[in-house]
Amino acid sequence: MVAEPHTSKYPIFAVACDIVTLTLRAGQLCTLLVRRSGSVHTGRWALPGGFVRQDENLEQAAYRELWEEAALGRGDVHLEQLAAYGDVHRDPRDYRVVSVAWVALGADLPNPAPATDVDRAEWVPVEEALQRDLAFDHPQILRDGVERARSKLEYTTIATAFCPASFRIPDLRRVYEAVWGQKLDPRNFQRKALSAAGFIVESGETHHGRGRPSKLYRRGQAEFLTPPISR
Amino acid sequence: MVAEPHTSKYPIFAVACDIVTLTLRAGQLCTLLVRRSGSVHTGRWALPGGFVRQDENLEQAAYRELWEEAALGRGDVHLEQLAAYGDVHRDPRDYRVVSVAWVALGADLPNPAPATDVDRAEWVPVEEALQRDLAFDHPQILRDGVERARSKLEYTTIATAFCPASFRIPDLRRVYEAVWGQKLDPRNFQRKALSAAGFIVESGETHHGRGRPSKLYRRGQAEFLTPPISR
DNA sequence: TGAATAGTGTCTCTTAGACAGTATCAC
DNA sequence: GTGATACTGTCTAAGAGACACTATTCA
Repeated sequence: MVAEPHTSKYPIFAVACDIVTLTLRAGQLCTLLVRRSGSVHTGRWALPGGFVRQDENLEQAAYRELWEEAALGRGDVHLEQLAAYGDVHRDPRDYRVVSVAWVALGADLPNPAPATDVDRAEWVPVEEALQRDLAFDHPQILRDGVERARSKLEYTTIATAFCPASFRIPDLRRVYEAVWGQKLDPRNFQRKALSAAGFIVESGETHHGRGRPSKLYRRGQAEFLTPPISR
Repeated sequence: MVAEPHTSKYPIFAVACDIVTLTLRAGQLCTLLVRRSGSVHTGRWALPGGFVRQDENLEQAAYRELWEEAALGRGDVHLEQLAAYGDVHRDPRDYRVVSVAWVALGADLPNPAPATDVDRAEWVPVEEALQRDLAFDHPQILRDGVERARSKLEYTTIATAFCPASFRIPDLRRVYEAVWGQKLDPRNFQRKALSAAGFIVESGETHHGRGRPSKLYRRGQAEFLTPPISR
């Protein structure tokens, strides 16, 4: 692997990764934004991301950026690829930049630790983030990432990625309510969550809060929800 | 936009596109394969694809390759992005190649017209294609593309993309049977296809074949199937 | 005792799956 | 008529949505 190609028979691109990081904070669906301090779009808000290095896989680059810009490790988030964005004019620089976008889901994540190439990073409610004038095509990427999370809640078990290792069924319901932006019937939700094979398993512990103590659960082995939970 | 960057501050990549083209031929789910004649993996079978040019969007590149290697135009197929593949060693050449893969679905497509950079192109049943020793990481891309088609049949209306403009309900059922590899009850399928709002609409014409004449349908406006049709 | 939270039970209507029969053509 | 294909109808059991009640704790 070399920095410069031996032949000029192919067009030259830069490859970046951008990450839609989603978590629940105070019952609200939030995403991580950074204020840019690089060579272009300086001062504007953007999704965390950066160039993929010559010697790392795409997924490794996404994890590295998560670590550098938000101090999040592999154990903290569920990461999955969203799509590649490569319109000719998506980057104002005079070379082509294709961005491979990712969605990262995590439980009530810590306040971000700004890295070298950002002035500031912060959690922003998704609705507010979409109001801000994000850099590049990041408004589109953010919309796509949120829609990905919304639809995958229906037929996969990724809702547990928004929860800590041990959680209550009402916590899980609040994930659905926050991501979908609508209330769900607690009784029907409880029945569905328990009847979906491999979705959640009892941990044996109980949580003592204000009212009746609640059973605690952990995520099960299943990846898909059968039957699905519909919006 | 220039061929060479003004700065060397970012790693240099090539960006390719590869296409999982799926169609039904004689009731079998088939994909288009080409025999490579380029600089690497010469003589091996691979998915059609090539480098993205400096002045075209990713989707434009996919349509261009479809046209050059299979004489398929925008009206012939439903095209959607699959994922980006960019492992460090996915290409044996000494520079990084990130491939943006696409899935193209079409109705009984014509025999391919080989283009300049292939010895031969042909439709191959998916099961057989997975047996062949495809170049690069194309076995993985093909598996992912087929799985994408399989799952999207359940909750979207893309099954109609495998049919010509006018089709019979049993034709549509055979699409599901071929892609899913399992038989479906004709009576229940008919009921579901007709009850899903916006899935199919009567064209008014009838088809006269061996038995009782059948009503003809066209695809409706809906993009999602409500309720879904389950495997 | 009352407020807060967790959990269970029941009813009804719709739908999914299984299955049998009828309709319309070519020959 | 016979064979082939298309289409319609019915039964039953399970699930979805709507809703009311009980349980356990703290203050």
